[in-house]
Amino acid sequence: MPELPEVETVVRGLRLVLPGRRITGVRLSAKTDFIDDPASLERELPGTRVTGIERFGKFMVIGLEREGGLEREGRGKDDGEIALLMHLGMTGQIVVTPAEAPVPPHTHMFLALDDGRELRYTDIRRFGRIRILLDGEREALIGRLGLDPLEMSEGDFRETITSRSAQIKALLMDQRVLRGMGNIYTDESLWRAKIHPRRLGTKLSEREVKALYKAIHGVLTEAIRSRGSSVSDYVDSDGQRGEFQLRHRVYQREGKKCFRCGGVIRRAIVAGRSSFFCPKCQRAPRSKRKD
DNA sequence: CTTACGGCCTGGGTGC
DNA sequence: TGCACCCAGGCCGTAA
Repeated sequence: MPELPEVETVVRGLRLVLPGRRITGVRLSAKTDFIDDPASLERELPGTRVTGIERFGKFMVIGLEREGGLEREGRGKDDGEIALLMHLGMTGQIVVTPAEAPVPPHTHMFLALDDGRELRYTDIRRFGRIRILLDGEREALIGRLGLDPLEMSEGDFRETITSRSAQIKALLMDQRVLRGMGNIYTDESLWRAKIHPRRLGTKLSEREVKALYKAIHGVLTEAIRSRGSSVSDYVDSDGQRGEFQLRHRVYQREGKKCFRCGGVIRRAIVAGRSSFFCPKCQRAPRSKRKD
């Protein structure tokens, strides 16, 4: 479910309610195989106060400070700052709700807050990730990620893309190249830029790269404005669905008419993922198979 | 280093 | 109704 616009929407929702709140308790379900070191959550989180929430691609980082941060001895560098890293995977949901509200199935983490509410993490498939970040680990994480698609310059984008020989679809979804793009927004951006998903990064023309840069920026900002795409089960931190799925031009439109040229949208596996495109206005590269 | 691919996990939809 | 099969917005580890 969640790509950059969905995660941004969740983060904005959390920023309205979490900063200043204190975590008073932690409860985990029996299935914590997707959590790195579950015991560290129970050890580190209680008693901390939320300082802010940041997003890096599809990762959320909740900043936390420990009250009277000097209490822990023998840790010279410890200034009381830690962070909670969360990734929603395919089916993760974060909701802040009254503690007495009914608990949906597959809810695996409950953070009790000092205002009587709970931050809950629900994830059917458990492809998400949760872990504590200590000093330096946050920089290490960011260092492994590529450019932020909304902050990169056109020059940086061109340099990054045209120096790679992989298929453009794979490049856009590779979090070490760009951070935040997933299957939906990649297909939508490629359609806008009239570029076939199987084209190779090195073979894109100057004007195609420029069109793609603009397409990505447009798709992502519009999707954020619509509070993300709810294709199946995405909801924001208030449990609300997004609306950008109403504006999809190719995603899940196999067999329907292209909004631009009237061609028939096709579906094919590219870079291991289901990919939607218009074979008429997104010309396939030669060689390989044609479509 | 880069690129390609299978696997992880559960549920919903489809076709027989 | 039951059941096998395919599909799903993510990432990671492995192999070439």
